[in-house]
Order: sequence, then structure tokens, then C-alpha cells
Amino acid sequence: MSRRPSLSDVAKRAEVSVSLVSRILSGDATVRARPETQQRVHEVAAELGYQPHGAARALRLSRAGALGLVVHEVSNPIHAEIIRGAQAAATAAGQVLLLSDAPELAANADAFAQLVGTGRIDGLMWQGSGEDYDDELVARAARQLPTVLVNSRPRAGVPALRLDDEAAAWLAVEHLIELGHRHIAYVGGRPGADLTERRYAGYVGALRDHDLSVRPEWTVEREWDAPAGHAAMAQLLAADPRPTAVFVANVVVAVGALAAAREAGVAVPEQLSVIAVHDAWFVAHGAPPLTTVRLPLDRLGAEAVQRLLSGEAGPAPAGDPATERGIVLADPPPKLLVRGSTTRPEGMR
Amino acid sequence: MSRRPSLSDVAKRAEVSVSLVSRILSGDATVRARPETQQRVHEVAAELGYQPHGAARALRLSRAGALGLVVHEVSNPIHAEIIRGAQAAATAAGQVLLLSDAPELAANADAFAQLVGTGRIDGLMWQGSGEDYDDELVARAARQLPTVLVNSRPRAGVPALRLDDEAAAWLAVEHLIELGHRHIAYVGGRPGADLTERRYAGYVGALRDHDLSVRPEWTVEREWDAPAGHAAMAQLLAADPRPTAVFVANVVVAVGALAAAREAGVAVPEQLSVIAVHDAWFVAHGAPPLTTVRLPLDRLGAEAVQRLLSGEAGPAPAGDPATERGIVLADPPPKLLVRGSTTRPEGMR
DNA sequence: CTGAAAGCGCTTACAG
DNA sequence: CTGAAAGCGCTTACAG
Repeated sequence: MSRRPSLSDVAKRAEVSVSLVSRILSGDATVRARPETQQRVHEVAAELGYQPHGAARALRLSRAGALGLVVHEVSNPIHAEIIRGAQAAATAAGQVLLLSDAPELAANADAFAQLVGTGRIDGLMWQGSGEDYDDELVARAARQLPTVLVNSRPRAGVPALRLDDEAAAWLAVEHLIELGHRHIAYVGGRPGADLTERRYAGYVGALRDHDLSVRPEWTVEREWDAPAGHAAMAQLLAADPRPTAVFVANVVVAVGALAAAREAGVAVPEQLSVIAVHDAWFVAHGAPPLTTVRLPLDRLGAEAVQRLLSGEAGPAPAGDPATERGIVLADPPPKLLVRGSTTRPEGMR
Repeated sequence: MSRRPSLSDVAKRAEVSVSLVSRILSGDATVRARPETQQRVHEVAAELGYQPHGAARALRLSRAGALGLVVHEVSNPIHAEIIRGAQAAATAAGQVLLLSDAPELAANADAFAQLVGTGRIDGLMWQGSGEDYDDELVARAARQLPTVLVNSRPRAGVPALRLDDEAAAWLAVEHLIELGHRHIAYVGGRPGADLTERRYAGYVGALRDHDLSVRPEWTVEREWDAPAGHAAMAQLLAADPRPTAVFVANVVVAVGALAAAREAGVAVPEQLSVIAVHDAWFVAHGAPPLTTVRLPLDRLGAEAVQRLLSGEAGPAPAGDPATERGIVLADPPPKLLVRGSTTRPEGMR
């Protein structure tokens, strides 16, 4: 771990100027140095293991070469996929990814300033999850650097990238209807969150499309976690009449819902079909394996990186779709993964 | 998003020198400027929203103020917990966390160089998982900056932080024995991986401690994923005699093992008890809820940050325990979480 | 076409 | 004690 070689070390050793080394190594096409000189420079650089110093470049170019990603909870498999997509895209673009945690940034102003205000990143991706503090923080970040919300509608004037949640919900409910279900309940996430609203819209759309009515007592929204799903399912199982199928707006919530059905002695899928939006590796191994609708969460991360890097994430002009409704990533489309938690309703088998 | 204010902007506005502003804002105790001057500087800085430029500081101080963390798979709940711990500790220390992906770094030399060779980070944490490429990459990184392996034994002379895997395994098997089991099988991870070896040692230790013999046909090691757990369980269920309990070295593997038992019509825990090392939120909601042994994975990440920041992670002196056997984080100790997948063996109920 | 010089925004040893 | 100056390692407009 000796001192890292600098450009001037290479220059000295190759007996040319620092400027020339910089130009040659950066592939400047206007360089006309003799081929053997160029080769020597490359050789010396390789020999010394020269690597441009990131901070020096960043300072000189006023470009950090890094992107920030803020998520709410790494352990959430949905967030993990977003991280993975962003991470891969950033790396492919020669950028480095800085990971941060939304609750922490909300609690620690220094941490927020450190991430957003010091020029360490050229752009910020913020995974939206409808928390109260999100709006203010995101708006503050957007004032300082290109920012894009991920998996959320636009908030506080900040452009957003989202998935086709409505289509995903529609597809899921359509599946239940095709199986013969007419009594389909809805379990959402946090009330008022845009994700739950859009999925609810898809649920309602599919029901209406088949002349099925929406029953308020079959609609329950609590929170984006498994305990909430547990409570929601318990509530639905007590409803009269009881639905024969439940559409759950989120796979994490569905894990809790499934557990509640099991504890209540209600067999899934025999007595109750359950389907959820988003896939996670472990639900394929559950009892029963959960039928889900997969959305391209990794592309969401990747696309956010692209936008940031292409400069489209700057202060959006009024009327820009990204800031108005959010850019919807409709490709690849939602995909139905039929597993063991859905089947025909009891009377129809 | 106008140009960020620099120290000289603050200096001009406060009518003092740049040096003095720097000293005042950094809390230099030798500063004797008039209190009102100091206050004015602070006010102007706040007014302008001054934040020191990260790259400039990094260049000047030859310190990036950032740490790198390399993991093998973000979607793995075990890795997620390590990330969380490292992330929180880094933030608390005023450092920023750079996340990268081991398989990607193995495949993309530029990405590796970008992360390790450009001075962007002051230290690197590498989550070990026994991949072939790990050794070379980690050794290469360690030649360039302070590096510490996380959740692994030392490799290639690089110091390591690990958990008390043997104690965790021992505790798990001990639990099975206390329930009355005498026929206990072992499902590991990738053969030869140090994690599986240490957990196997705990398994063997607990058995021997109770004068139970270790049967080779009840020991199966495949891979660290759910399909491997599935295959391993299928193999054990075909064994003659069949074990009454299975200790699984990893919760992800256990998810697959549980599914295999279910598919084979073997009731857990009635006909077969299953216990695993490491906890994950979703296994508490499974059927049955999985009994696990929790280890402080988040502390592993946090402790790695501490070591890197305290400078103890430099080139280790020969005979250093961190490089010889690895530092074991024994506190808090492994914790048994008894849930629904373990019970007394059939004959004893 | 190539080299010397300026300058990105800091920190700090040094001179006054 | 405070200010001016140097310098961290780059890139690039400018002069030769």
C-alpha cells in the first residue's frame, strides 16, 4: 500500500509532460505524439498501475462519477431488486453507487447534508414509499442536484419513475376472475399511498370490466408489512359474506396474509385463493407457493440511473410528463406467475 | 440548483480570509478571532448554505470519507442485514457507503479498478462467501487499501471478522437434543466453505457432547441456496434410517429444505424437526414458522466499519489474530428463537 | 501538435 | 493570531 502513482510519476518516467500523458491516457484524438511515445506512456502507466485519482478528477470536472440511492429498508425484497438494478446499471456506466437509508437521513440532518450537499454524487434516486418525511427531503435534495423518485408518483415537483401498478393489479384480478371467482377482496398497503391507490384502481377496473361490484367491506388498507397483511386477512375472514379470493397489493403484505389464513384454518387455495403483486424468491417455496405478478423492479433502478446520467433528470420543465404523472416503465409488462395459492372457487371444482 | 457556494464565497461575504473561514468552520481551537467575527462567519455560511466540497477535501486530505462494501447478492436476507449494519455505522461516523456487487467486480475489471484503485474509498469490506474469485480479488484490494473480510475466515492474508458459527450450530443442535432427538442430520452449504465447516464443527461437537454418533449418510453439503436445500432434504428423506431432526446451516437453504419435506408429505415438526442458523423476517410467517438461531449480522457490518475507521485494518502484523483465525464477534451471543418447526420426536410425545 | 500554466475547493505550514 | 501561499492530482484553454 505505497503511495498511489500520479500522472506526474508517469510523465517523469515516460519523459513527457503531464499534459501529454493525460491526453494520451484519456484517448484524446487530437494527440499526434509518435506512436512509440504513446506506447511508452501506456506501458509506464500499466507498469506503475496508474489509476486516475477520483477526487482530483471530480474536483477538476465538477462531476463526482457517483450516484446516490436512498431506500427505506434493505431487507425488503422489493427494494433489494431496485438496488440490484441500479447497482448494475451504475457499474456498467462506470459510475459508483452510494447507498443510503431514508429513515436515517430523516433522523440525521448531517447524514443528509453529507450525502446531498457535498458534491459527492451527481444525482440521487429516492425510493418512494409514502412516508411523511419523504416529500420534504426529496424536495430539498432536488434543489441541490438532479433527483428522481423511484417506484412512486411524482412528489413535491420531483420527477418520478414508476411501474405499471394498475396493469399488474388488473392482471392479477383478471386471473382470479378467469378462475371463476366473483367475490374478490382487496388488501392494500398504507392508506393514501400512491402505490396502493394505483393497484386499487387496477383491482376496481378489472372487477368493473366483468360487471362485478366493489364492496367496501372487502377493501382493507393498513401498512406495507407482514403484520398488516396478517391483520387485514383476519378482518376479511370475519367478513360476511366472506370473499373466495384475495388480491394483495404487495408480496410482503401477502406473506402475513397467508399466515393469518393458515392460523384461522382456512385452506389456501382450496377455500381461499390469494395472489399478490411483486415476486420474491422465497414465496415460491412457501406453503402454498404464492401466485404473484412480477414487475420489472430491477429495470426501475436501471432506468433511474439512465435518466440521471442522460441529464433528463434536471429541473423539469412545467408540463413534463415525468413530473406530472411520472414516467411509467411498461416494458417488460407485468407477468403472471401462477403457483399454488390460486385455484377455482370451491363450488366450481 | 445554482453553483454551490465555496469557502471563498463565504470569506468575501464575511470580509475575512478564506483560511480564517476554514478554521472557524472546522472548529479550530487556536482561532482567536473576535466572537462577533466568528458569529458572522457562521451566519454567512448558514445563509449561503455552505457545505464543504467533498472532492476538494478528499484531494487535500487524501481521505475519501467513504467506505466500500462488496456483497454477493443483495436479495439474500443475510447480506441485507450486514449491509444495514455497515450502512448505519458508516453514517453515524460521518462516512458514506459505497455498495458494490462481487460477481460484477469479478466479471468487470474496470468496475473493480473504479472501486478500489481511484481513491474513492478509504477502506473496503468484502462479504466472503467462498466463491473461487474471492481470494484473488480480496488480495488485490488489500494491496491497495485497508480491507476486511466480513462473515468469513481470513483468506489470502486478509483480516476477517466473523460470527461464532460454531456456537450457533451447537446451540441449535443442543435444542434438538434437549427435545429428545437422537437422529439428527446436517445440511450445510457449499462444501469446503469455511462457514459450513464451522457450523459442521458445532454440529459434531454437540452430538459428541451427548455421545451421539455422526453418520456420514446424514451429512449433506451442496450450495448456499434454496434449491440446494431442497435437494439435500430429498436426499435425507430417502436415507435409511431416516433422521428425526435436521439441522440446516443456513436459513436460505432451510427454506428449500422445508419445501422438500412438504412435497414429500413429511410433516414438520410432527415427523421431522427442522432448525436453521440465521433468522429472516419471512420464516416467522412460514408453515411451519421456522425455529432459528439468530446471530448479530448487523453488528458484523458495524464492527467492520469500526475497524476500518480505527485504522486497525491496515496490513496486519504476522500473528495478528484478525489475520490468523479472524476476529470472532461473540457478543451478543447466538440466540435461539423457538418457533413451530421443532418439537419432540414422534415416539416421545 | 505539445508544454506550461491556471484553476477546481479545500487545509495547513509558514511568515508576518 | 491571521493572511497569503502552496499544493493535493487532475484537465484543458492557451501560447509557442
